[in-house]
Amino acid sequence: MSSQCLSSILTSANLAMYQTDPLEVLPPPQQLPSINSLQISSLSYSSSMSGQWYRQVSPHCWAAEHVLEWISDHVESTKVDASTLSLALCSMDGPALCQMSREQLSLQEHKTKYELHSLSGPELSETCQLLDHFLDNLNYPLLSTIRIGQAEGAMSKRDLDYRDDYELTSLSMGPLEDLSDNQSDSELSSSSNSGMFDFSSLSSQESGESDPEFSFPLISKNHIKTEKGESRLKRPRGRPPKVSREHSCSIYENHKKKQHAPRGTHLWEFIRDILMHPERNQGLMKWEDRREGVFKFLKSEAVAQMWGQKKKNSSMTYEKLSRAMRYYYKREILERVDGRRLVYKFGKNSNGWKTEEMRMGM
DNA sequence: CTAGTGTTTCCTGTTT
DNA sequence: TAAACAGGAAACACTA
Repeated sequence: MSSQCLSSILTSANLAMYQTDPLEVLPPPQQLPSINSLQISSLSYSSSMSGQWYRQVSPHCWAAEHVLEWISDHVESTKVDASTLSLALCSMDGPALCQMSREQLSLQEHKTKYELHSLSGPELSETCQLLDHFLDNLNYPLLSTIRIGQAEGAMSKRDLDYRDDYELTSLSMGPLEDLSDNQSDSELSSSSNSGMFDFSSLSSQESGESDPEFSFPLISKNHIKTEKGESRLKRPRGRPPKVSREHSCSIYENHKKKQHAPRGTHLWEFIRDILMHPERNQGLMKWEDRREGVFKFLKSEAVAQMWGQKKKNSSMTYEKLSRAMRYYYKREILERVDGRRLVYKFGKNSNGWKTEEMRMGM
């Protein structure tokens, strides 16, 4: 995934999706890059996202967390390398953001890159921790999506392969590399982290031309026919392997390597804690039968997002969370509740959800 | 270093 | 028809 400088993100056409955007108060740039296919796909993705409540408010009135969420949404929707973003932006409020020119935004980013590269190991680590702490303290639904750059940086060749195929099938891809089989991971890795976004690569897309040599998708042995007669890639079963991060430049990677999952943070404990603390529940889950330990997901995707936030995984879904829940049946941490959707029951190997009265047998 | 654990990711097929 | 459920397979992060 190519890195883009912040200014290019902010000035690109995908901003049109925002009802309210600080850049609307800025003068139009001399030359705008055209929207590319990935931006189109991310636009549709972002448009479907809910919870971008800051859009309802004038940017001049945004607090720092509004600005951060706005940045986070851009990071997510444009797949920018989050390491290229300025930490100073994270503490900027709406009025300050509106006062910045495009040039300043661009310079700010260059400055950030220089600052990060000149930091010593401990300083960098501390900076990451501060940012992490700040992000962790933001309340749901403000997700810490600024880390998406790391996830995208770690995206494997296969991920790109299939993702492009799924999301961009009907779009003209322009000079996108053929990722089928002949490019090594290291090549991909280095090219995907080559720094600034290359606008020249968009030239043929702007004019609607597409080099036939790079036409996409390619029909190969890995393609299968769908019911509708379309051809798509057949993805191998199982979790796709991650690409080596040797060449990645994300500032968050050092941090993640030494990040150990603390004990007591298992999924079932997370679920239990939501149920046990109504003040944190916000209608996400409820007890169906308190005494029997039967509970129900009321906002399944929201719970999944919270779980993902806790695990620093912005792509968590209820589908994935529920798979992990189903593994608990065998371990008797959960018991099956047949015929009732979104309903689970704590099993004999779970603990901590019973009240004092229940433990006393009352 | 290795094996094990607890997910996470993706899939196909089934049920509601 | 969509959402949820079921469970196989494989990968990953981390622990012991």
